[in-house]
Amino acid sequence: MTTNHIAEALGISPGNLYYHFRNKGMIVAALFERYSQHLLILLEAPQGPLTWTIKTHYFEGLLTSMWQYRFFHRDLTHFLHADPALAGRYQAFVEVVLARGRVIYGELRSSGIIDVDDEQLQGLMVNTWVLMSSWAALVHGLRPDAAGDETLDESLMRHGIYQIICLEEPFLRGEAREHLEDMKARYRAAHDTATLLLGHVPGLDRTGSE
Amino acid sequence: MTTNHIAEALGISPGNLYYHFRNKGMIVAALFERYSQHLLILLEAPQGPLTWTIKTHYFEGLLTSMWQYRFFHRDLTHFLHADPALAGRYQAFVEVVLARGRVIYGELRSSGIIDVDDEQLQGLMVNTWVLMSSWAALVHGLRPDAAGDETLDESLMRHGIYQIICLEEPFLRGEAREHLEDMKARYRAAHDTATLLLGHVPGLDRTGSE
DNA sequence: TGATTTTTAGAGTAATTACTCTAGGAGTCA
DNA sequence: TGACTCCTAGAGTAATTACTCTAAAAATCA
Repeated sequence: MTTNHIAEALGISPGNLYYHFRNKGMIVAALFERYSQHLLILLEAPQGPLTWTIKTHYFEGLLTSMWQYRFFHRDLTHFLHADPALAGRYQAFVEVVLARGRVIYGELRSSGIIDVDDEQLQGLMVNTWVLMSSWAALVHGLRPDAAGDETLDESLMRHGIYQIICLEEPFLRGEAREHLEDMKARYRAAHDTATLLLGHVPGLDRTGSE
Repeated sequence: MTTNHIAEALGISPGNLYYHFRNKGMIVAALFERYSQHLLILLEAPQGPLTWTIKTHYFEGLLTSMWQYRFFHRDLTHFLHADPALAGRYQAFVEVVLARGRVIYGELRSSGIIDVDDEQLQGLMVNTWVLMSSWAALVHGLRPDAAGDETLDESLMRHGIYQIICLEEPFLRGEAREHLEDMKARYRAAHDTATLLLGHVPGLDRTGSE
């Protein structure tokens, strides 16, 4: 992610970039600001009574947002390493995200949608965050050909949601359990046609282990 | 990860590096070869009858190995982007890892340690891989200060194992369920003392939501 | 020991990249 | 129209980095 790339993505000249920003650190900081604000607003949005369907669509929105910033997330490690101040802000950001995520899962628990104790909720939350924040980079590495192909791109993102559902599945109760198969089918359908590698495609198993 | 860094890490001069390797791509390829061989050998190792305890120690070994290559994994995306041939090899590697992982989880199922259907097993496997392959980079980004601090470093790695246990917990049956609390305590103990941010530290919750 | 080969260091090169500087286009207000 | 400010492009600079080249140290063998 060079300044040339950024300038090109913005449709302006590399030199012009430095009229608007003092240095690359400022550009990255601004990007992070936009990204974190975007996500925090989504996370702060009042949910009302949560249903499983609403919650899944909600997560779809979240992952879509994060997907838009996947290039930022890909280079995040380097940015954080280069700029300790940013590292601190990011750390605080993740803490807020996790805290807010716990609240959301807590509401799902109150609504009787998931059945977890406090410790399980915490573990689930961290695993959800790992998945959400790593999925794009991971898939991007496995399918470099996907860059630019919008259909495939969206399909890979939906597979990410499917994986989150897999995380939550064992804890689901009541209404959620009824809708589970529909939900899985909804997000699995896409990934079966698109990713030949991340996972089991019927009739393509090489190990004979299933 | 510049060639200077690599040379320094090896304790040789930057120029000397190019006596042993033709170019940086070859260095990265050699690193990948070592890494993948290391992991595949671990994964091919005959397990015999699997118990939950053996399996957990086995995973500890896996994660320790991957932890040693965390710098490689951190820059993996860039390497894959720069070298399509390597990307293809990595793709194949991940397929084998996932296939072998499915076999291992399959054996756990045969032993009555976990209770999953085929689809859940696949979902669990992918989520385990995401966690294993992303944990180091993720934690490294959140705790840049951890670099060099061996105690903290190991503690963060153990937290990774804890998160894998959280993934599997809902599926555990029989013997495994009895040992669960011991196992969790074993890997949680370290992370409570070390990471103030990744997760809930008793008495430090800011949201009051629990 | 002396000849030959292997291995090493470190100065030097070409390319990339973050960043600067300057000249001028494009609005806005008189 | 003319003065003034805002914005833009693109050539140019300094630093980094992948990589080369050469001279010499270290190892091997007669």
